[in-house]
Amino acid sequence: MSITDFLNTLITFTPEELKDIIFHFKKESVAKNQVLVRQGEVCHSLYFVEKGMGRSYYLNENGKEITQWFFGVGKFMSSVDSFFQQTPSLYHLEVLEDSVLYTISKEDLDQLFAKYHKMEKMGRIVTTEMLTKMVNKLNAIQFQTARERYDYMLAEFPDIVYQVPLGHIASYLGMTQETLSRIRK
Amino acid sequence: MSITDFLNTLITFTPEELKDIIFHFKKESVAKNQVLVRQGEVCHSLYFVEKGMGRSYYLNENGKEITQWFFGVGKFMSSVDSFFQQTPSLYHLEVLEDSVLYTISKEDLDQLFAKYHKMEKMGRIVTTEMLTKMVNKLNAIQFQTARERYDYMLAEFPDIVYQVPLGHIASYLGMTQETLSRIRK
DNA sequence: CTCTCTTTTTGACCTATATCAAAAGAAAAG
DNA sequence: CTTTTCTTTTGATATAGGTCAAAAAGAGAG
Repeated sequence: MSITDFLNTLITFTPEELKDIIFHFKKESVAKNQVLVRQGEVCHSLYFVEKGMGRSYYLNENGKEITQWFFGVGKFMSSVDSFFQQTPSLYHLEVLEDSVLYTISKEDLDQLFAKYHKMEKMGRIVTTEMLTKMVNKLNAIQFQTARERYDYMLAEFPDIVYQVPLGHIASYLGMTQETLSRIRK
Repeated sequence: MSITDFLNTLITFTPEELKDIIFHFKKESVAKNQVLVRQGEVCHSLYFVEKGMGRSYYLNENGKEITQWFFGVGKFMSSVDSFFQQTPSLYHLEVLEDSVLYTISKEDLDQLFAKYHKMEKMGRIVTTEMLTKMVNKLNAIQFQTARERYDYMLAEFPDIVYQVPLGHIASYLGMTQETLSRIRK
């Protein structure tokens, strides 16, 4: 899904507006395993995933990678807290396979928010959606058994489940790889 | 904290704008334990808490109340998913002590969003903040021990911890009341 | 004060999932 | 192909926190 299609499905922009907005995004091809943001750095860009997928993760006290979120095709990817507050990122952001991204800087995005009321609205809607999904995950994690959490994963990220290493999914779901492996059978 | 103060700290509104915006909110006194929205109903209003506090919760399969969020003074309270998507609420919303709320309907709020770009921006900022907090809770719940989760609670809701029944907090933190009681010592 | 009702604490026992270790399977490299 | 490296599965054991039941402590109501 291209970013133009994405914007159009959310809000009705005029062709001129759309052209101006798209103009501020930079298309970028990124190779598998490339890290876009490191834990501790400020995240300066927002990425739209046209092709491929990514994830955010952090290293816990024992140095283990904990996946925090997956970003599939047609989604905005970023270290949300860091990007919007321009504070050091709690997460690494990496691409899990060869991907095509549309990138925009915080400054450019703020300019677009200020220039187009519609764009601000889009920002609000995208954030609200993300919030709703986060709440869903929270409920899954908090009160469901390991098996039920895996079912949640299948529902929320059907396209991702079978394409990433087991360990990534296990840590995302708050369980060990061994447990997930046993569940899968 | 009054809603005027709150709006002013986030965005610079002109006195006229502010007056118009406030005009759409209705001040309401609500008695302790009153339910504002029931699980399954569509949430039609957004509430700003001027005084008092509230919580959202749902009933799980065993009919046990699970607290999903606490809303303290100076926060917007609502069943977020239901309010913004106008879908049946997953949660009950109730007031935990005698409170003073400022209420606005979805239609009025949408009108304000459409009328004032600044208002739309405020909506985006408030939602982003909520999202960040949700992410924090998620991390606390997912990878911390019961004791650490309680510490998170103390940090996030210092004003609330000692004013609500233990069971509410325990379910919010994803543990039993017994466990929380043992931790508190 | 005394009684009733609600909330919190304590105790004994149990279970889902973690941990640790090693084997099996796949994928990449030579 | 053969070897090396990475990923997944399997097995044995440990533990944090759950469940159930009852005692203790608080809080209103009369």
